[in-house]
Amino acid sequence: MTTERYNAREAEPRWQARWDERKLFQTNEADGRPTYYVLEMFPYPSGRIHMGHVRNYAMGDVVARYKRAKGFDVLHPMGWDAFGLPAENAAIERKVHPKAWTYENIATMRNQLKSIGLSLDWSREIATCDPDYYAQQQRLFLDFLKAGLAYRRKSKVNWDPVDNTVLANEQVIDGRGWRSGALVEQRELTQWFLKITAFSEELLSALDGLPRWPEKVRTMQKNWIGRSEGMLVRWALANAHGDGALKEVEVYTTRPDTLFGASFIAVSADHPLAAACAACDPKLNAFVEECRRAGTSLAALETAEKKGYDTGLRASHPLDPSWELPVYVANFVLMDYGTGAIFGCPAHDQRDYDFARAYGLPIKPVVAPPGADAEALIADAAYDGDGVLVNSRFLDGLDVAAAKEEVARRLEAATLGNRPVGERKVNWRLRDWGISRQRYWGCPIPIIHCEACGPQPVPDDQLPVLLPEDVSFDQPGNPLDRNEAWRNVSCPACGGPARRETDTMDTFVDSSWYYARFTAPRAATPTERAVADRWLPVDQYIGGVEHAILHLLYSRFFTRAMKMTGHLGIDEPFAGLFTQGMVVHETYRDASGQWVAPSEIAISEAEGQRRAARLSNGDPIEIGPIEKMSKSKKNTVDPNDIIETYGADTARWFMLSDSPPERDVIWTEAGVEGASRFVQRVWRLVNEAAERGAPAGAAAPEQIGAPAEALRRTAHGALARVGESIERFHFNRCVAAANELANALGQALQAAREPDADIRFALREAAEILVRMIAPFTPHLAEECWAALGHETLVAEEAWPEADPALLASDSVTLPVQVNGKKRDEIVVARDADAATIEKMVRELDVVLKAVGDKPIRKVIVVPQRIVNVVA
RNA sequence: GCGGACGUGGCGAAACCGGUAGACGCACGAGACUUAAAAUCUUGCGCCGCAAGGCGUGCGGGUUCGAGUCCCGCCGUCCGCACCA
Repeated sequence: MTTERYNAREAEPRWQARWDERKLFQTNEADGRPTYYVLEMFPYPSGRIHMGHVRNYAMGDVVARYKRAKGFDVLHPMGWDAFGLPAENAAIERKVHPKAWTYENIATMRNQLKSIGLSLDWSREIATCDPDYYAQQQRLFLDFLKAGLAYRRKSKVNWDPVDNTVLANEQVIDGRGWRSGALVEQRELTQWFLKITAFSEELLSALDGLPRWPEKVRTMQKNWIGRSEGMLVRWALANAHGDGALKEVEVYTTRPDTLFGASFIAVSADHPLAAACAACDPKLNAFVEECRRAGTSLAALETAEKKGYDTGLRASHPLDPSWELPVYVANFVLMDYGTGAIFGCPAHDQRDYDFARAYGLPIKPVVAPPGADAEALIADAAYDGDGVLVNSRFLDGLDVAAAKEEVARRLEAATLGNRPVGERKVNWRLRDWGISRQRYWGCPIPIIHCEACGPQPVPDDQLPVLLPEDVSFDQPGNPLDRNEAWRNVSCPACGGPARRETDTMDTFVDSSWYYARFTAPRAATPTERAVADRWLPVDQYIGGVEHAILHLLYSRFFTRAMKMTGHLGIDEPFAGLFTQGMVVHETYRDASGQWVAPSEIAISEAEGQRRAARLSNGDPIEIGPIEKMSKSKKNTVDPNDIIETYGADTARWFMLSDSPPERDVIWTEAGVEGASRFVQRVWRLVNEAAERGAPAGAAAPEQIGAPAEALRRTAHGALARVGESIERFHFNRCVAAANELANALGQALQAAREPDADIRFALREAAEILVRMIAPFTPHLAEECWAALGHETLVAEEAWPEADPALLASDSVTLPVQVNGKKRDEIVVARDADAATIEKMVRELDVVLKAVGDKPIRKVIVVPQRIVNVVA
């Protein structure tokens, strides 16, 4: 008998059409099944999907298909993060309208995604640039505004000179724009902000209620939110300059216990005090300017020495007014954090220590480490650990915590002017989220500016504010600014002439609530509460770690803000989060150092050495390190090519094989070949089993011999492992289990030329189990095999089979026998054999007698069903 | 500098609560089928050793009858944050 090769190219579209016809993956009204919402981070429509998408969506699809088979009502939607800069760049470079460019890309990528055979509900597809979508986003913005969660203020912003737009703090990485990589400048602009800091405390504490999030992501968010407990402490200025308006300086500290170790005050170059002093001190002015220039660059931050300038001001110590300390402007003090002013305690803070060393300031230790001499310790570095207070008058002998408490009590009681000198204060690193972007291709901020009435919300009946389509990109800047017809409107309050807000929203706003919109994608309000309540939170969210802070933090904020404004009933959007690793590939370069694509070369292996050569002319190519697939290094593989050559199932199978999903996976030609071989092998085995095994639906024979029993055990064991492994996201172990079953089935087919009834039954059963357990991974192949096994139904509609518990546990177990911790032999005993029997058996084993020699056996440890250890 | 993760054959990896280290796959070797090749099938494959046996999960110590797994101290790789007072 010969079976034709499985033709994925022919079969895959056929099964996709079948699923479509039956609307299998569309989610409808509640029908009583428990719900399960699987979501993968939706893609930016860049033009083509890449292997990272295939991996991400393959994982989500396994979960979705598995949960559906387990009886859940599954929601598994897809959409497009469709606003953003590349569309405008395309408009500038290629004279295409951003809208046309975006929707063309979406069309291409939708087809590509469909060719992967994902079990998606396409009827819920949304693109964030659809007016339907952003209209609701504008409603949300206005609701947030009403609730006090959105506001406008002038602020220093991060300006990206390449993208010509403002960036949020989170979007500046090492002083550079997260997208453009350009050095970010500081500018003053009036901006719209979302009040994420209103939820600082909650966003932090709720992280502990997310056990199904990776620890790593929670830690990153904790650090980002950056809670610290400390005090605001006011210092009187002894010899204030000028009009005397600056009579005091307020510092923030988390170490009030070290106040007696203070040796200076330092303020940021952007601090009002610095500005006031600089006004009559040109040298200080020059220093301030220097600090500002150095401010943002990465190199400057890393190598910057502690520099300062003595303002000549003197501050009196809050616990001893007769003690005066110098006030410096210093380059290492951040205006953004705390009050922009600190007191320096060199003995217990490394930065202050460095500064004191540079400027000859006193270094007085006030905390003695346990059992050590404080004086000796601070010789070369600051000590910031716990200890006992010394040199600190009334604090001496207290530990750090007690001293903090004592200082806080005293400073709260003392007054300066009419206010307390000190105040306990929780400080946050998290800043409000600036969302104004000076770009065209984004969601318009629904505000009208009126000279007389100020900024006015666009009235509900005038929503949505649609993006005008007649725009040109022939000059720099925001085309909305130049679009008079769109821009000039009348004030909704007074009817007078007014202008539209021309800034659009940060695209992270778009992705902050799409998961909620998917639950009711065509609703005339942002959400439909009843429906949203039924589906949310997302049970399993899957995406890259690169969004650990930005997108996930914004989404957590949005969920709370939407709850506050009545659109949702939950706090946390994603109950489970999985961050998958990247797809990486070797890099190749030619003799001139130019990157060469994998498709342009051939690899050969001789004497253990891999060599690469250019296909066109045989030139030697250097094999470089394995790196993330990127266009710039040309080490990409196009999913389309793979699907055309091998089929989607092969690509999916390979993406989930070998590497654990959270780790990077290395794309190799050999790996794809391996996956393809598996697909073909399953097809052959199943066809052979269909022919030689029992017919569909045949009952189990009364007598089952040992070989048939063994095959059944393997099949049921593999099935149980696959289910368990999917639940735990160990897809690579599912692949291993499937391989084992395929091996066992292959061997059984080999062994039984003319099989008896029991073997025939086991062959069919094993083949059916194999097909059904790979169905979430290679769904098309599974359908084709299922049909070959004589079924009329679709595997995609079958329930997940239950492994027979009787076949998972056997009556006898093999126990390894160790002597002094080294394995010497094995014994087979009854599963429920008692320890005494086992011990007796073991004591008589030749290997044990030999290994023990003439030493007495001191002890025999029997761990039931696991191991025996003889101690001599 | 701070925080986190990781380190197992030639390679990707597995090993659930401390209980047979290396499942499964890739690569490679031998054989069968074939005029030949591909495909497929059988078989071998941690290291040293003819073997018996010994050694082996980055390194050094410890706890334990027993450690890849737990504890202490190093080394290395990757990631995140980075003057946050």
